[in-house]
Parts: sequence; C-alpha cells; structure tokens
Amino acid sequence: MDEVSGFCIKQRSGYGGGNNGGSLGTGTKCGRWNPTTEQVKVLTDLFRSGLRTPSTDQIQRISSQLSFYGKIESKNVFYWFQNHKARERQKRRRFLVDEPNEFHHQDKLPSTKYLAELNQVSEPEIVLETLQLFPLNSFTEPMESEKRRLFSNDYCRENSYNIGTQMHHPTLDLRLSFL
Amino acid sequence: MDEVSGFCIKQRSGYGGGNNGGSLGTGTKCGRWNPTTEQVKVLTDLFRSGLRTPSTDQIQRISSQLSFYGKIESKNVFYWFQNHKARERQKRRRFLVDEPNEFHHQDKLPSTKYLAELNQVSEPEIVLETLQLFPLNSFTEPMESEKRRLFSNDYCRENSYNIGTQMHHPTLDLRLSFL
DNA sequence: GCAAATTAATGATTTATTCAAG
DNA sequence: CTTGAATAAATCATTAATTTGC
Repeated sequence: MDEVSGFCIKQRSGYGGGNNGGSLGTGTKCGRWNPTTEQVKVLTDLFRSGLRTPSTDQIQRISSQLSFYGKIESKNVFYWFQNHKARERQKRRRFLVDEPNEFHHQDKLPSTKYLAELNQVSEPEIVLETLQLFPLNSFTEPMESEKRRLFSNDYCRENSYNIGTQMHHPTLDLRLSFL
Repeated sequence: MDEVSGFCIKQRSGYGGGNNGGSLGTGTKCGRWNPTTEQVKVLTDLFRSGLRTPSTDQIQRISSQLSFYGKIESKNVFYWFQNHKARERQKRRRFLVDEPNEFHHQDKLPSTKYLAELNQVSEPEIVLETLQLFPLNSFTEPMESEKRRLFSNDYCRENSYNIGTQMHHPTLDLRLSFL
C-alpha cells in the first residue's frame, strides 16, 4: 500500500534516537504524535467528563489549548478520541464477555397487530428436526407482497456466511433464505 | 406489578398452549428472554441483511429456527427487531443531534473529511495567548501536583455534556470551559 | 549500566456498518 | 436503488517499556 499520507514517513532510525521525551517540539522529526503527559491528562479528563466525539470546532479548540504543552495537531485530537473511545469500549466488553445481553432487552410494547397475531400463533412447536437438518436452503414461497419492500434487495452480498461454531448445527448459512 | 402485557414473571400457561419451551427448558426461571450467542448472531445477520420489520410469517420461521439454539418465542423475535431497529436509529440520532452545537454554515469538516482537511490545516502554533486565560494551564502547569485528581471523577454521561455551553459548576468544568 | 531484542501501547489507516436524501 | 455522511471496528505501524546478555 502506498504509505502516502502527506506526512513524513519516518523509517525507524535505528534506535538510539530518543528524540522526544516530552519536548518533541521543534518538529524536526515527523514521526507520529507523541503526546505529553499534560496533554494526555487533559484529554483523559475531557473524556471522563463525557466528551466522546468532539465536533470539529471543539477539536480545534482542544488542539489549540493543548498546543501549549507541546506539538499537536487537530487530527491528533480527533484520533485520540476515536481510539480512546473504541478501546475503552473494547475493554468494557472484555469484562462482559459472554454476557448474553449484548444489548439490553428493554421490553416495549409491540404493535397491536403483531401482538395479536403472535398471540395466537405464539411459539409453535419446536420443530427443529427439519429445520436444523437442512438449514435454510428450502426455498419458501416468494415473499408476500407486503414484505416485498424488505426483500427486494439482493441478499447475496457476499458469499456464505457460516455461523459455524462448535455446535454441529448445519451451516446455518444465512440470510433469509429460509424466510 | 407483575407482568405488564402478560409478559413475564410467570409461566403463563395460556400463552402458546402446548409445548412452551419445555425441552430446552430448565426454563424454570421465567424471566425475560435471554438470547444465546448464536441467536443474537443470527438475528444480527438478518438485520444486517436488511431485515427490519419481519412479517408475522417471517417471525415465526425465524423463531423456529432459533429455537434450536435455545428457548425463544416469536414475540422475542418481534421485540428484538423492534428494539434493535429503534436503538440503531437512536444511536444514530444521538450523534447527529449531539454534535451540531455550533452554527453550521459551510462549516463542514467532519470525520472523513477531517483527515483531508486537518491534514493540511496543521496546527497553527499560536493562540497561546488565549489559553493562558483558561484554567487549563494554570492547573497543569505545575505538573508535579498532578497526582491530585483535578476532577471529581463522577461520570456524567448522558446529561452533562455541556461542551458547547457554559456551565456554571465550578467543580468539574475546567477544561470544558474553553470548549 | 547499555543497547539489542522482544513485548506492550497506542497513534494512524482502512474497511464495513448504519440511516437517510435524492 | 443509489449515494452521501459519519462513524466504529478492525487493522496496520511505530513508538515506549521491558527484558536480556554482556
């Protein structure tokens, strides 16, 4: 891939450089941004205060403020929030591993129409035999017209989509083929 | 109160008649539906494939399929789509509504464009005058005492965003004040 | 003590989604 | 149905920590 980005691609200069260390000012080397502890502190505090996706304007102001502590650009602030947000989330998710509630199921009242219908059909027998044996290849009838809108699109975006897992369930291939 | 809408808390006997989850059962605890990982994956895939509001018929089929992975009822599928759709949208709105705090004229420098623009914008190393006025530097200037938390921790997520506004709480604004 | 070698963090890019205008 | 806007997830790449042999 082209390493072009408009920056100075800095190939690793051996090692002993140690150019930065807090004052990286005097931008002679164009490596990646190396935030000072003060800058990190402020950014972290902003994040803790609730800021997660600063607007362009905010970014620029933050950048301006932080430039007092050392070299910095707006994009650095932008990236910092992106990365920090993502990694905090990631960290959180690690703890909640396998927590079935990936999203919170907050029951809301359904539309009456569906509820009525569901009520009478409710949960049918389990019927897995057939289903699981041959997953979803069975072509059902063409969708009802009312749902046409949902399916008018192509569903074969990519290819198979094995949900394969430990269970030897059939290639529950995917996509609505069984709908 | 117990179940609102005849939903949970107790094993309803009148709902679905017959075999209600007995096999996959151990369902002694009749709380709310707790989807398995596989179920979530399939539902998510369906959603990503474009399905948003499945018909009753589709709901039943999905439910039947997913019952292979664990207890599930049609209404769970219905609710899942309702909630997922709503929350995705909500998540979307949140950004769009949360961000635009300034007047937006041709002032567009959002993300992807960020890179391009921010890239060349660099950071004019100026503006130091202004920041002097703000609490920022005056606080972190003596970074020795940084150990003392400057902020009162507290998570003020949803409500205290006040980034674009001047809040009057002397406690934890600080950095936000210049935003 | 010191650097080369290795590993852990994290800055910067790329890719894949989502919703919604047109 | 197509495309624009705007991420967030996944990934790449470089820097800082640290480990290790001398």
